[in-house]
Amino acid sequence: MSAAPLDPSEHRSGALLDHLARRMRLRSESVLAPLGLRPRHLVALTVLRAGGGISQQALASTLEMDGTNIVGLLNDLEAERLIERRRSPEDRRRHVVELTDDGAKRLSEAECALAGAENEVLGALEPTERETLYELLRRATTGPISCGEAVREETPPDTSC
Amino acid sequence: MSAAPLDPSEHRSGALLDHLARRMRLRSESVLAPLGLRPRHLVALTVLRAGGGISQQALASTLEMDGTNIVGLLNDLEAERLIERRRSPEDRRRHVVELTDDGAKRLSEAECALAGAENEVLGALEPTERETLYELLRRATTGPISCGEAVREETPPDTSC
DNA sequence: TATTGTTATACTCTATAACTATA
DNA sequence: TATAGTTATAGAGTATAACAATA
Repeated sequence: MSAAPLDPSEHRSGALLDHLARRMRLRSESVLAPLGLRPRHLVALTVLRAGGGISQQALASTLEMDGTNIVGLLNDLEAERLIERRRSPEDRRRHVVELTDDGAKRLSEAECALAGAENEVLGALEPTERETLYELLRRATTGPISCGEAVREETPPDTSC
Repeated sequence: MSAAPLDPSEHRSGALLDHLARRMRLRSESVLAPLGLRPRHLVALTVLRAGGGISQQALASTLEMDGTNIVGLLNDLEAERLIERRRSPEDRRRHVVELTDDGAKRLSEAECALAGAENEVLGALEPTERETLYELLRRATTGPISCGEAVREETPPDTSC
């Protein structure tokens, strides 16, 4: 009755990633609400901590979000002094976005508060496995795609299967 | 300049998971569209392949989606004969949901078509690392939470940090 | 003219409430 | 009365188009 494919090259992580991310996000929402944050805010703060001082468009490219929605997202964070927008002296059209000290502090508090939610969602994994997962996710998200500036390439017609 | 926490117990995978899942989903959408599927459909089909013959409510619990949205989701899949709804003889209120042969076939085709998207998103990882990631995701999503029937517990006030 | 950021708006996804049928 | 599924509908999330400032 094993209908699942056994060849590792047939394994697709997409659906599992979607499923697990949803479960994590649902629990994160209730944990973050008292801190005045939403999961999306945490993703932005995390990216800005890893590499701040970038334009809104570069942030949009990294997060793969539409630039128009970055505006509202940063408005939220700026209203609570978690990030700062400064006009770039080199190109006055650009806003240079950076994490404030308060932002770094709030992010740490949020990560601390999320420990329980993460323990619940990743309950089936041992501590060393969770660390492995974290490392894989970190490396995957800091790859060339996520750091590119305005990549947005269309998916090539890869029918190699 | 290393502002990131170094203690592994401080590592939180939530934001990275969210970020990576989004990138995967955006690429999956364009790949799945010609097959008449959306990322959400693929998650449901994947869960049903792993363990079909369950009620809509159990499916909702596993996917952690509201039961009302499961209706439309299954309507889509049923319209294309990818799943079947049968009244349970034991409790005629229930619909027993199962993957059809066409559904299993379409799922395989979709997974095949997604190879390119996955290669792009997981480009920073080696093949063995991708297999490790797949295994971790599979085990995490088949844990006691995802298989529970109508768990839906509120997040406990875990302030152990 | 092209680009950055902004606003207004339409579209999709998700959740809440009320209904039908079964138990 | 309580539960499984359905429908209708309002709220949140996201994308598209037009505009202002700057290059």
